[in-house]
This record gives sequence, C-alpha cells and structure tokens, in this order.
Amino acid sequence: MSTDTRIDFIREIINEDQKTSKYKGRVHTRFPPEPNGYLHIGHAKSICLNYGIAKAYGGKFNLRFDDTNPETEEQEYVDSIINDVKWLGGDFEDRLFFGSDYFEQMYQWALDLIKKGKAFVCDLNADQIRESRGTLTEPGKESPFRNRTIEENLDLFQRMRKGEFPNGSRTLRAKIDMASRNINLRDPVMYRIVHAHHHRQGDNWPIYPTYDWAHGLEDSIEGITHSICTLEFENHRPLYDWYLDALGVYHPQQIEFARLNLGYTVLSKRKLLQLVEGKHVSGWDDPRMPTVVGYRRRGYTPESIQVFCDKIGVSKKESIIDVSMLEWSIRDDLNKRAQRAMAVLKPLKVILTNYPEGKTEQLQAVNNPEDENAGTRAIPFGRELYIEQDDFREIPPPKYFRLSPGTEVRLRYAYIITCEKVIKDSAGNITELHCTYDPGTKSGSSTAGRKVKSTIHWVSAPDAVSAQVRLYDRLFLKEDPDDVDEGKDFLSNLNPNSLEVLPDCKLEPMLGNANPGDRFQFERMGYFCADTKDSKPGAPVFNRIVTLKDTWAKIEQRGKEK
RNA sequence: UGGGGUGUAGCCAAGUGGUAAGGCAUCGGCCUUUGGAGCCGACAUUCCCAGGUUCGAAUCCUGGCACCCCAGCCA
Repeated sequence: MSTDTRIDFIREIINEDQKTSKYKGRVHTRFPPEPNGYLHIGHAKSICLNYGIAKAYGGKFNLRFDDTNPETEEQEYVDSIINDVKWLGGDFEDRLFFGSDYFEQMYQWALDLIKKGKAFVCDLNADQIRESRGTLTEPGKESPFRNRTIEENLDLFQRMRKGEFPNGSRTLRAKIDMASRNINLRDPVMYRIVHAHHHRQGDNWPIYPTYDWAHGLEDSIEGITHSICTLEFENHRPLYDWYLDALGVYHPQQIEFARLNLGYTVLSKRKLLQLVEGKHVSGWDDPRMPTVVGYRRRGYTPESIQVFCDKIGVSKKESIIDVSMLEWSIRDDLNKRAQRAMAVLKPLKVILTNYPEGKTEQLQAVNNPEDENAGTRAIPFGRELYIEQDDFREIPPPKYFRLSPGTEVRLRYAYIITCEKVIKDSAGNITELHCTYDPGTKSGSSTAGRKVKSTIHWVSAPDAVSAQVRLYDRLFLKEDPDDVDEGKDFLSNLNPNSLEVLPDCKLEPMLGNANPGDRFQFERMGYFCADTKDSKPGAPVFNRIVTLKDTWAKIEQRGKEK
C-alpha cells in the first residue's frame, strides 16, 4: 500500500523487533472493530496502517470483531464492516475472527487467575465500585470481598457463569492495587453479568468479559505481534501487560497512535448516529457522510483513500487533517483514469444562427488526455446547443474570459462562436443566446493564429440526455463542528447547502449508458459518479465526487471579498 | 493539586549533537482547445517559552507553559 520510504515510529519499533528477533521475524497485525456501527475514514486509517504494515513486512493481517458487549452489537454491522475492509483492500484472507469465539478459553483463564489468587468475585454494585475507586488524586478503598477464599471465588464465579445471579449483582475483578496512580489498575472488572442475547453466542453466556480483559487475550490467541490502537488506550497498556503476564501466556506489544480527525466533519460513532437518526442525512451511506459506505457511494476510489492514509502519516500528535488532502487524493487518482465527458449542469440554450437547419456533425473527442490508450469518441453537434449559464455574462467582470455580448469563445472539440444577441423573457431573464459560428475554425483544422481566450463545454440540445445531478459540499460550516456557542451542539454548525439537487442537467449521449458506480470527469466541472442506488442505464443520476480545481472561482471570490 | 501523553510553517510530517526533507494549501511565472492537468519558482535565520551544557542544540540538561487522555460492570 505504501510506496513511500518514510518510516513512522511504529515501523521503527517493528524494525527494532525484527533486529532483535523479538517475535522470531514474524509480523502479525489486526483490525479489531466492535460491530456496533459503520466504519468511517478514521477506521480506514487504522486498516491501511495495520494491513500496510503486514504487507510491507511479509506478515499477516487479521480482521477480528471485538464483540464482547451483546447489548450494542448487531449482525448488520458485521456484514458492512467485512465489506468495507475488503473494499479498502484490507486482505485478511481466511482470517476472519470473532472475540466471542474465545469466550470459553477466556473463562478458563479467568479460573486460572482465581486459582492464582489474582482475581476475586465482588458483590459490590456499580455505584459502590465507583465510590470505592477513589479519584484522580485519592487512592481507592479495597472491596470488602477482596479476600474471599479461592474456593469461594471459584464457586461464585462458576455460578455466575451458570446464570444464577441477576444483572449487575456481582463482578469478577482482578486483584491488583486500589492505590495505583493509574486508575485502570484499581482492581478492574473482568466480567460483568449481562443476561442478553449475543449476535453469535445466542444465550450461551450470562457473563461477558470487559475490553481490558478480553483484548490482550484475543491478541495472544491469534499470535498478534504488534497490537496497534489509538491513544486513549495508552493508560490501559499496563493492564494489558498485567493480564498477559499474570497468565504467563504469549504477549504481543500494544502500540498507540493518534486517531484521525478531519476538518468540516465529525468522526464519532455517537455523532454519526445522531446525523442518521435525526435525518440530517439520508443514511449511513449518504454521500456527505465520512463513512466508508458514504465515500464509496460518493464515488471515492479505495486507492485514493489508501493514498490519503499514506500521505497523512502516523504519529502520536493529535491533529485535524485539512480536507484538501483528501480532495487532492481523489483528484489525483481520477485525473489519471477517469473518462472525460461533457455535461451542462445549468443549461442555457444557444442557437447558431448561421448553422444550417437540420444539419448534424459527429465530432471527435479525446477520452482522457492523460491516457493515450483511452481513445476517442464521437459527439453530435448541431444548430441548437446548451452551454453552462455560468459561461455567459451579460456584463463581464474583469478577467472574465468566457462568453458575453460581442465576444467569442471556443466550443470544445468544435468551433469558435461569437455571441450576437441575448434573448430575454418578459421578466428580463436570459432565455437564449443567438450566436454565429466560424466554419473555418473546426477543432483539429489549422486554425493557428486565431487566439481565443477560453474554451467552454456544450451539449447538442436535440441529442442531450437529461439527468439529475447532485452537488455535495462539506457537511459542516466550521472546520471544528464542535466549536459552538453556549447551549448549542454540533448540529447547529450543519451546512444548510451541503446538498444541491439539479433536476435537469444536459449530458452528452454517451453518459446516458453509464452503469451505476461509473466515474467520469465532466470537463471543467469536476468528477462525478453514477449513483449506485438511484442511477440506471437510460436514466442516469450522478453524484459530484469533487470539483476540479477552479482558478476562476478563486478570482471571483477574491473580487467579492474586496 | 495524581498519573499517562503531545508541542517543528495555515494543515500534516521528516529530523535521533554538525547547521530545518517532503506533501497539502497558498502566491508568482511558463504552457495549454478543460481558467483542469503538467512544468518552473517562492514559502520556518528557526523548531511552545526561559535558562544551561557544548566549538556547535529542534535534538542533551533544568525550570516553566499549553493542549489531549484517564475516576463505565463501553470499546
């Protein structure tokens, strides 16, 4: 995945481990999602990192569901996550695992810890545990149940497993140190009683392991060498190590890196869920969502996301990545491989008054100037055309090189035209342009010497395919959506114009046959993708993936700011 | 007021005692039948701050400051 020679701090650690043969030359990573939501671009970073490392070192990469909480997890999420990981290129081969498949082994290990006097059954309820845990500055108090005999603990824990006790009535706790400065080490809970249906285990288990207890064991069982996770688990690493050492089992190394933050969007499951449930977007796969399904539907390629993840690097510094990085990644990818096409998004009718009525021509257009092998195609041309409304100004501002009364412009792959007359309706709206064309300026003919300031795109009116096109913009108005006034939440920063639906765009004929998922560059407008849900050959619907870099828009913006 | 982390350009990010890589963004110029792409150039006398060590410090030492994480039977 990575073609870069840059070495991040994680690879440095691995290089050192390889040198000392710590894991006998093995490198084995994993991506351990909890199936309680859809994957987003932050997860993509983790997948690319873990898979990229495994691949670079000739190692292995596992997909493992960390499904230890039956109350939030669902099969629907399992399916979508598997699909997304594969789409992103994370190849776990036959290594698809579930933490819940190790429940019996974990249970046996818990029994071991009890026998070693390192775990005990505690009858305190959640509130009581919280009260006795102490605070950041004060040590906690030991549970009155801490010194039960091994026999009693064994008996009680076995009965917990049999389902004899109600939810929350008891827990199994590790016996570590209630005075530890690290709160995670103050006799943490290993098992809680939850009588709930598990998406894979059904009703087999009335007790469920906590993350800290389960995670290292899962890594150990799978022979993971480097267990890469995000920064908030740094405080948990001593506990990760303690469990594995107490058990005396194979011990992977946990390494933490800073999670991804992207400007103008949110990447927390809770907030993403809020957007969906509050109907602020059409669903998890709304093309404005930073989810993997969202980007996929928007038209992003997996390669562009891989490149993006590679470019942003890996470190322990919390940061907010500029969205222009992501946009650059998809433009760079699609520039090289997207088929070009002409599409008029906001049509303005043009009549070439000196072009013979009834005549049509087939003009040759290049499919991709960046790729000679992409070939050419024919586009019909005639007397009645559509051009972009933005490509005409009755009163042209400074530096405006496009059409205006009396000026000329080149029609891409066709002729040079001159605007002779502006037709308006009774309300004063421009409805039509009367232009003349110069038959001697056909594209490809020797028109050297004739300089035209700009070239605009067009579509033959009688041949045009009508289509809906959706223009997407950033979902939030602020780079940090959580930057809000007192009493408001991130939803108040939602961009009301993040979606603009254009109902009647005019496309060149070839576009009418687009298959769902096909990507094109609409010349001068941006990259577009035929929607995978709503588009059909014959009745296309396009999503704008990203605009082209637009120098004119910048000039105009600057003019407005003055 | 405990513990664990992090501070290099607008945003990322290399740099590991020898004189601040690279990318994105931005700004110029060239080129252009996409105001796209491409090409060329500019863009940190300085690395959170203050002292110290050294011939030499972003790198080492001391002392500050700022921000993030931790008091779920979530992950």
